[in-house]
Amino acid sequence: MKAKAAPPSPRVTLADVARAAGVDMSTASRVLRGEATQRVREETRDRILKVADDLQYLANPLARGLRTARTYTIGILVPQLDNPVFASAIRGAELAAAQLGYSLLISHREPGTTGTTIAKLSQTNRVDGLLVASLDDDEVLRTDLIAARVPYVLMNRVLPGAALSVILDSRAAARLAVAHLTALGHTRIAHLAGREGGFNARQRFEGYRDGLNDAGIAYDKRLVSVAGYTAEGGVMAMQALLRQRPTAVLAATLVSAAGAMTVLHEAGLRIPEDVSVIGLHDAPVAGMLYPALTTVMMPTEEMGSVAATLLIRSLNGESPEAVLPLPPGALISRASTGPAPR
Amino acid sequence: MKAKAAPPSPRVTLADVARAAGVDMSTASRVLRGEATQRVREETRDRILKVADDLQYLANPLARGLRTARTYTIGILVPQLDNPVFASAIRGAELAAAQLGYSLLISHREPGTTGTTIAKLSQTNRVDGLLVASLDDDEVLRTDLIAARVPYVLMNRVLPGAALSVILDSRAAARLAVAHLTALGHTRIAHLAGREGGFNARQRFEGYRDGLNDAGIAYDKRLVSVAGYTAEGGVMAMQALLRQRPTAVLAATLVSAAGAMTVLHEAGLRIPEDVSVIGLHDAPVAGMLYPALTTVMMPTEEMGSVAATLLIRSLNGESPEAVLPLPPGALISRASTGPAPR
DNA sequence: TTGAAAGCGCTACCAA
DNA sequence: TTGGTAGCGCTTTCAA
Repeated sequence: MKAKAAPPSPRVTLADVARAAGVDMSTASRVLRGEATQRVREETRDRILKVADDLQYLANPLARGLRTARTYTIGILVPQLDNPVFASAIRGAELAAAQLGYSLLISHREPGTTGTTIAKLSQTNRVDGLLVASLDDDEVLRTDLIAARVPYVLMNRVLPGAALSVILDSRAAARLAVAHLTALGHTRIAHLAGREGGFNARQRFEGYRDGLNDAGIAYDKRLVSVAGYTAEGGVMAMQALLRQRPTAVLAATLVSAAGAMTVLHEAGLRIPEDVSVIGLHDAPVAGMLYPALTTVMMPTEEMGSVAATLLIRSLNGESPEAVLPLPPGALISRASTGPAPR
Repeated sequence: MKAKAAPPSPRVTLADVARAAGVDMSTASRVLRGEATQRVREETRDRILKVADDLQYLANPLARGLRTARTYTIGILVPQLDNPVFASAIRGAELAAAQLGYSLLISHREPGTTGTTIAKLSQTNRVDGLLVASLDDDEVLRTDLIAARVPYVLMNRVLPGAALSVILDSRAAARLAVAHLTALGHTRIAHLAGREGGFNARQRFEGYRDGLNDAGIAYDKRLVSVAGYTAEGGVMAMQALLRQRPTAVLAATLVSAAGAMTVLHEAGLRIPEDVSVIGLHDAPVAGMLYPALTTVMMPTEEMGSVAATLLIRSLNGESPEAVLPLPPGALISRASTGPAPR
């Protein structure tokens, strides 16, 4: 069936509208585009609008983009899709973009293909700018981004240089989590840290120490173990920590918290009677773990919307100033934390 | 800074390449496009290719699309991003599309906005066709899809009418799961069903009955409860089922399995010593539950790639025939299933 | 084998 | 207030 390959319908063009309204294309264009200074008689305007509506006219974005060299589309690049953090950042970016008349093109990059992905996004799909979300460890990013010569805003990551970025205040979040634990009487609080050397990992670690400080608890480095961002990492780190007999654990992510909980269960320790567990970031999976995990919410959706707004404003010639780290949201107290055993 | 709004770089156009190579644009176009019948002298060809490479020429997809009325881009529409099933379907679709020279535009739709989303995708972003993934319950889909007048392929859903669709054989998967349970000696097997009236839910239910049949176990409708696709649904359904004293549970999804496990824990029942639990679909979260959940893998990535291939082939004027339901993958035996208590 | 030229649908400048 | 028109960068038909 050749039919299927044909354009879906006899598209209505601007010329059709102009003809039907008895005006010139340029006039129709002015009206339909909603040009700022509407130097068009109201009567004419209405007629054109009506005709366009009747004909169900829709501008061809390809033609428009070719002419104006703008697509009014921004792209968002995330390391992985099935991660509630990024999913919600996408949601936020989409909402903000739509409000500003832009649409959002979602893309993810398989590890190791960042350069290609950026190039494809900006060249094949024609975006006016890019939102780039990142895990801690992509150093490649930098060169790829400048090579693509496309305006961008970073999410959850800072890069030396002038680029705008929007980050979460994970230091404050970690501090908050520790405060919850110390308020419950815990003093032997372990930390399952993120990837060594990573920016966010360091932030969380600092927050952990802040929290200890706040409660006048001495920092003991034997209570900290690197878990990274996987369940296996959580398992390994927790196993290593077991002999230190912590009464509470602050995990850098939900995933590592899950790994830690597995170890705790297997060691015959009760949660939270023997050991309390708290994780950073909130997502449905927190409620699916057993016992349900206490977490600190992070404003990931807001991160997306702020980043999109920043990008679009700079696309429009403004030079928005840098934004501060986004403060953590509420602490969601579920079943995994309780009073320190005595 | 106005600078940021300017086009990122002085783009190299086809005319530039042609001029530098001392040929006409049309000749350069023929070569660069890799036209089938390369009626161009080899020497000329090489020269053009070299110049294009030196200049780092990249065709402007907007101009090309305007001229050819094709974007070589297909869109994929999913109900939610942070769902491993859809995330992996996207991966599959992306791979297959890339292989066939297409790029994939990812989009998700907030509930209730399907029509708008489809319209925007096909009109604003110009896709040649759409891959539409769906939960059981979107009946709206149908009208929205035909209103958009865009070629499409359905995933995980059948719609009366001629549209192509690719589905998973969840009936076979459920049967497989039950077989695992009966082989372990279980006879009182409960089923946490999907949304009532849904296509997939019915398939899984049939598979459950098939499995019972295979083992010569009589079907007892009191052992079936509708859980839908949420953890809360799993909780409710499992609570209702408790009094029936099942020794095993087949949950329609990982999420409802998680809810069920929570209930079991709270009821003081051990998994798997007292009750075995198995879920359909495999994803990292299965390993994060406690105990780690036994699952049946589903070829979701393949679903994506098959769907993309089907769509692109029909875009190219073929009329591919319908494909059979994709058979389930392996059963992943983790810690949540064990011999029936005696 | 190569070149000339029309035109995809739109915007934006200039003239009326 | 409105219309004419050039041209964005490319493909494609036709002619040389």
